[in-house]
Amino acid sequence: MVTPSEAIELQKRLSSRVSGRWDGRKVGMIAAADVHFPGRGISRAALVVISFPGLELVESIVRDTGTSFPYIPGLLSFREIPPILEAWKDLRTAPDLLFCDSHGTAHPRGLGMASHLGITLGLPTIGCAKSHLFGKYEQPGRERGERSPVKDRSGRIIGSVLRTRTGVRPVYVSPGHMIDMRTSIRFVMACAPRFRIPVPLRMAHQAAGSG
DNA sequence: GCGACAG
DNA sequence: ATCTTGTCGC
Repeated sequence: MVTPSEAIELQKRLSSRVSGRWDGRKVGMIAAADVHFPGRGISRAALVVISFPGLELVESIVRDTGTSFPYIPGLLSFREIPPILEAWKDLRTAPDLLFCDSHGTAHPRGLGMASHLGITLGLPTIGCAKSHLFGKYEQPGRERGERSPVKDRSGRIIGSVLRTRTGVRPVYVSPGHMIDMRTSIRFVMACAPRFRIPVPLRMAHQAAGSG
């Protein structure tokens, strides 16, 4: 069993492997992962693949496994990645990009779940969380598309608070792996033409049994 | 020592 | 995340 302190050390080592470079690939398929907890130690992982830019559902996988790690702020990936990898085994479509319901580089050690999963799968990932975890920022303007940077203690930009819908709470976007901030924001906006949460994540959340 | 704290 | 339906508001 991995202990919290061991998990933290692993994050410090893995964070050096995170890439902020987008390779310019053509994106036709976007995946999203989400995990739901029905109860009594059960983790229900959902993976969906959506076409891009059409945003039509292409594939959906749901898989139950036992919960093996508790929720500890900053260590979310150790709780949710195992069940996601189980579901990943059944996925037939090869996505070009993966969205995570979590932060990426906007994390105490620069390795939020989106970054950790990106390194594990060797795939570009984007973190799109519903609330704040780490970093300092000012509230963005109220119009759709307005955003403000999230900075670490040294002033380095590690994420963006983005308004995907006018007058609605913003989402917290940060690059996971193999992608930069600007490209991450572009995909989040392109995937959220109507709702606050990007379509891939909304569908994954729904598939996991929450919506 | 005192808050903050993805899902 | 989870316990949980209708309801107030734009």
